[in-house]
Amino acid sequence: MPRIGMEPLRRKALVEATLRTIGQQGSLDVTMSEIAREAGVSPALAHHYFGSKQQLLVATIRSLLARLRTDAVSALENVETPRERLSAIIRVSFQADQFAPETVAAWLAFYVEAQRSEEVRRLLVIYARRLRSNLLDSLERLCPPDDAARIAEGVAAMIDGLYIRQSLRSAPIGSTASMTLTEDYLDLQLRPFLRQDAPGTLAPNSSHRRGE
Amino acid sequence: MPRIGMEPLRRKALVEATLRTIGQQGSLDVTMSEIAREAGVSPALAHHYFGSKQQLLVATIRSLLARLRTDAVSALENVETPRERLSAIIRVSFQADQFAPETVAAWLAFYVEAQRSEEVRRLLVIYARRLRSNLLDSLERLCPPDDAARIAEGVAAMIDGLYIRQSLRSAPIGSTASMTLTEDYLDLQLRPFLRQDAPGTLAPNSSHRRGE
DNA sequence: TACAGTTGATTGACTGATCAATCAATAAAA
DNA sequence: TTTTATTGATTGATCAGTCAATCAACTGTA
Repeated sequence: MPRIGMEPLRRKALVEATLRTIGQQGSLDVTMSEIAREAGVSPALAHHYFGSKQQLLVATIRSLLARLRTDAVSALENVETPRERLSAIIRVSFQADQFAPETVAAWLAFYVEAQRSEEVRRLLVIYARRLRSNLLDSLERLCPPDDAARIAEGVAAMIDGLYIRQSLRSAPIGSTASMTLTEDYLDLQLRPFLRQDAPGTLAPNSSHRRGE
Repeated sequence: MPRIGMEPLRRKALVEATLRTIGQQGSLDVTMSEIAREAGVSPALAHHYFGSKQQLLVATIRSLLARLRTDAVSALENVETPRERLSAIIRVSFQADQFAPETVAAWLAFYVEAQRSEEVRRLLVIYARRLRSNLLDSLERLCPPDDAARIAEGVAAMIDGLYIRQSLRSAPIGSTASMTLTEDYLDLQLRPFLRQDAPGTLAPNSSHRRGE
């Protein structure tokens, strides 16, 4: 029962089905049939709209990146101080939907795909650069540029590392504990540059609440 | 020209060929033909010795883990103080051959495979646990158990994160800089617990040499 | 020493399954 | 009628896994 104007709907449904299928399966080894079944259409239709499997995959990564971007943008609006902006960036990374096993699995799979596909690699590099530049913007208001670069690299590595460890589900560490770890790192790195007029916060141990 | 006693040689050659092929290709999507060609034998022989592709892959992961283990053991012998042991652990993780793009790609691919294969997952969990327990052993001699656990988690995440970022070749960060970042993190986390009789080392900023 | 039989090593050729991609056909909407 | 949506059927390629056959090295043993 073909209605007109289905194209955008089908594209969206197929991309979402791809993400779901990859997440469930935990790898990019998903067939067009599986994706199409998940989307409730025939495999032929997926080809009709996307031309090839590779293009459907790329569209899916794009949508993942777009979601992350809008999350980040909305998390950063109305947040003024550099330190609060840093916390907002961290919070977005460990938001429930970003940290869900399915999403983590999909990200991981795309990292692997980046080894082979120049296009996928370019997209992921864009993500890495955006994270880095978001962190740098705020950090450079809090410390000298050299230190800002170093700290940004460290925070980014810690975020990515907590992600990959989440994928194994071995380390008993949830999103709350992950955020705390990253925040602690940031606090500790920034301590030497703290304005002296700020009160308190000079306890030797920076670990606050922990666990989840 | 079949000589007798080839089995161990062939097994070894096939495992090494698997590692090389995965590293070059950047994913586990390698065919038995490619692996066999790389090892200089026929695909049938690979099946003869390993039974299935999956078993060959598992054997390959085992060998990767074994290499890491012997590296770690030899790096830790004759190293006495807890702090030096921590540095040794970090050094092993970023050793040239462990940090080589090919090896990183293989590790990444195995993380993805762990999503699907319970056996692969178990093996990687063993690696994660071993790293964690190595770190914990030394850390608990330097600070209270709660803090040791927290710091171990952070160091492990940072190591894994620097690994995954290395795979994208986007962040211009080499093995030396990676080690420095991790060491800095450790220094900063351990500072509150430093014995007061230790001299010097009280500069506000812990970043020493940097870059690479 | 010669030689028949056994065992391990190795492969080419084949099979069966899977899957991406194509295409011609159908059906509704404009 | 033209356009858009949709699919079943099919094709061609790829691959893991199997199998029977070959070849060389050992093991008696007469």
